[in-house]
Amino acid sequence: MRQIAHEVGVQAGALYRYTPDKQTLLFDLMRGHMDALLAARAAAAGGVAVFDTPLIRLDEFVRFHIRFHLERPDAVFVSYMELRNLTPENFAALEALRRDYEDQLEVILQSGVAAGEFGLTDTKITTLAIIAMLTGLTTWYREDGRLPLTQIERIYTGLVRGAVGVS
Amino acid sequence: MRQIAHEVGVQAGALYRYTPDKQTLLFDLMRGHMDALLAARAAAAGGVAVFDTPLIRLDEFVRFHIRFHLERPDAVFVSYMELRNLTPENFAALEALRRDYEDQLEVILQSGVAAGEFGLTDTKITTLAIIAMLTGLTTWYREDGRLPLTQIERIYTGLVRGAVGVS
DNA sequence: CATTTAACTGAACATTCGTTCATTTGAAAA
DNA sequence: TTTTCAAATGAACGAATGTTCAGTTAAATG
Repeated sequence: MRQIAHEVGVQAGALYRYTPDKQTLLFDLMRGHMDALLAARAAAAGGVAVFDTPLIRLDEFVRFHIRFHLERPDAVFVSYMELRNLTPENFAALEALRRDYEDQLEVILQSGVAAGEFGLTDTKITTLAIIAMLTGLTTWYREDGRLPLTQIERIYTGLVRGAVGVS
Repeated sequence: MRQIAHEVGVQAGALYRYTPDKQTLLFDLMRGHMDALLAARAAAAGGVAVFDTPLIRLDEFVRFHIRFHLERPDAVFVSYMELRNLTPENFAALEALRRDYEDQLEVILQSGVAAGEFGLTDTKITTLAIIAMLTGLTTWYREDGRLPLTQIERIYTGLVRGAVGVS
């Protein structure tokens, strides 16, 4: 708390005018991140996506996930590393939001399977595997790295297409 | 330290007969995990693997990674969540070991590409993506879950085959 | 038996932690 | 100008932290 206060240019005690305690501060931060994720996702998928093919929607999801996560590395880092420091209730609340997000990918996979365009065994596991693969990007991506972001997006969409057995 | 001592049935001070400090204890734990990973990998890949096709070696790597990580969830958890609490030197040492491991997968991918059996754009990124996908399994796998481990292994080998563009 | 030696205790240390609160500050309202 | 009031201070609290160490215990050694 003293460290946070210092970066904000204030004494530690002053923080308690804005949060009842440290746990709430952490939870609000993480829930804010998930809310932003779901809101951005809704905005991105809200347009004409319903009429697009499963493959187009899948590609769009991959690009969205990559962009969103790479744009806020700090929030992503906290949201993954501090999960264990949440109270059981707060953890459950966040897990529910995370599941909402995962479900959006799974729906795409299911529609792809239903349309006979994807060839995969299990939509639930494939969903989790894809998200883990995509989020892993945040641990090594550097802005001045070997490849530009557009190229990385192309590679990952290719990996995901292969994983879902697009024919 | 007091918590660790309690679980071992000893006073906190007694731990310092076995470790010079907390940082060293953490590092030894994590390095021990990586040493075990590399040793187990060497044992698994040491046999006839050299004569096998890239695809067979890839499948074997996937099964190995899954098995090894699911058998020691605590060590995996610590090794991923406590990286940020290592000194820069200790962190660098562990990163080197991790890279050794990653390289073993990348070699498989390279040989698959060279043999014309895999169709992928970038072996380095594909390596990291696959490992992130596989390791993500440890965050949700439960022994009494919906699917048996052998089935999960089959699904993941399928996902990886698709990702590397096996034809 | 006596002696050595290693393991462990338990208290203490200096910090650091999250949090509280009487007091001060300074701008807005009267 | 005086009053009001929210924002922030800074000191203090109790508890927890990693670590040290003189002293106790008990097994191994002579």
